[in-house]
Amino acid sequence: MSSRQLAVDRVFHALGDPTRRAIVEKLSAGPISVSRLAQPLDITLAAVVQHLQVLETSGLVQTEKVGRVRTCRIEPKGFSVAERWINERRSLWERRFDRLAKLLGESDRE
Amino acid sequence: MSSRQLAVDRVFHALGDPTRRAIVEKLSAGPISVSRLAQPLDITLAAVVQHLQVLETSGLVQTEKVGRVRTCRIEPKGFSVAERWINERRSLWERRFDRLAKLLGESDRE
DNA sequence: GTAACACTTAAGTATCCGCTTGACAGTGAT
DNA sequence: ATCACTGTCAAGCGGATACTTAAGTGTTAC
Repeated sequence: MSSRQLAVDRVFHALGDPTRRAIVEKLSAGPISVSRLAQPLDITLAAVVQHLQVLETSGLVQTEKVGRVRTCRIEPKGFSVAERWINERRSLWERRFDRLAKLLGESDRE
Repeated sequence: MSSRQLAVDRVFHALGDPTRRAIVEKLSAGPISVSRLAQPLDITLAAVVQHLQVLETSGLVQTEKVGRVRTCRIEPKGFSVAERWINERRSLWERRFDRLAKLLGESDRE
């Protein structure tokens, strides 16, 4: 399996979980520490850390530890993996649609 | 939970599975029947049907049965749900970035 | 008719995954 | 030195879920 495919797998798997998307939403407002991230999530800190590991290895989130606090931020590049996958598929079916429209147009001419 | 949120949940959950993404990839090349869809997937036809149900209720795929064959096609609108979610988050963190850049620019002036 | 075909449905299994608990490590404050 | 704070790690539990098997339904071909 190509590394590209692997990246797509990891990104979509990461975004597939609602709690991880909630984390991403929170991080979109700005960098924040792990415990402040966990505070409104009514799950354990340990669970949040596990989600962060998934998000980080998928490339959606970047973290950095200074002292005893780990600060998490969005990694924009990760999201382009998902977008590119969608756009590549879309370009395929839109091209089909264009050909179809062309054919219909031709048969429509009198 | 809003219906919008529900749609996001279903779409990302559907795209989270690699087999379902493989189905989407196949369908991007054009509409196709269930059994022809299952042929290269080395899983049972029944499993493919289950995946199709998930894809259809998520709005990513549309199917129509005529006679005994069900034909599946991409439903483009479903994908815009995922894209909109990503773009909304991106607009948030990019705005942050712009403010940051502005601040840095100001402190850079001599 | 019956026989092949294209699914469909239900039930069962086995694995994955999100989460908790509890013990531990490193850091900062007093 | 001690204590609180912030996070880490490992093990295990329970529910979700991807998959199979097996039986059943409707459809087309003969």
